[in-house]
Amino acid sequence: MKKEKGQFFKDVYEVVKLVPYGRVTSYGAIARYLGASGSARMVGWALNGAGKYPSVPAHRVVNSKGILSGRAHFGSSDEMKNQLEAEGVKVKGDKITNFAECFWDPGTELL
DNA sequence: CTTTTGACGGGGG
DNA sequence: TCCCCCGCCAAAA
Repeated sequence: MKKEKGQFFKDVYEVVKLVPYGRVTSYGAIARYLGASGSARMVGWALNGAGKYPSVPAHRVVNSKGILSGRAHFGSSDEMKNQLEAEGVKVKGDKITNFAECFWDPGTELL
């Protein structure tokens, strides 16, 4: 059992993979769940490496405003939006219109 | 080793 | 309501 230096990254991936189909979560919610509340940036930075992990539905992670802030990191600008809409998430431009309906907080609902 | 970055969040103007 | 600034902390250069 060895401690890997990217432990934070790993934790983020695990939580993101727990996001149910048709649901989304925010960077801050994940950060808070990991005990890194306030360090939401770390979650975003961690997801920067999530592209190497196809099991990590990074497209289900948006900022607190329900905006697809990370869409630019996907293959295409519409990739993230496309996948969210495919799961029943209503996306208008770069924002989730039914954000409150599909929002999933790991520290609240997963608990 | 130091410095910059980075897909955020919240507060203030 | 929109725009700007600060704080958070780990990873990469």
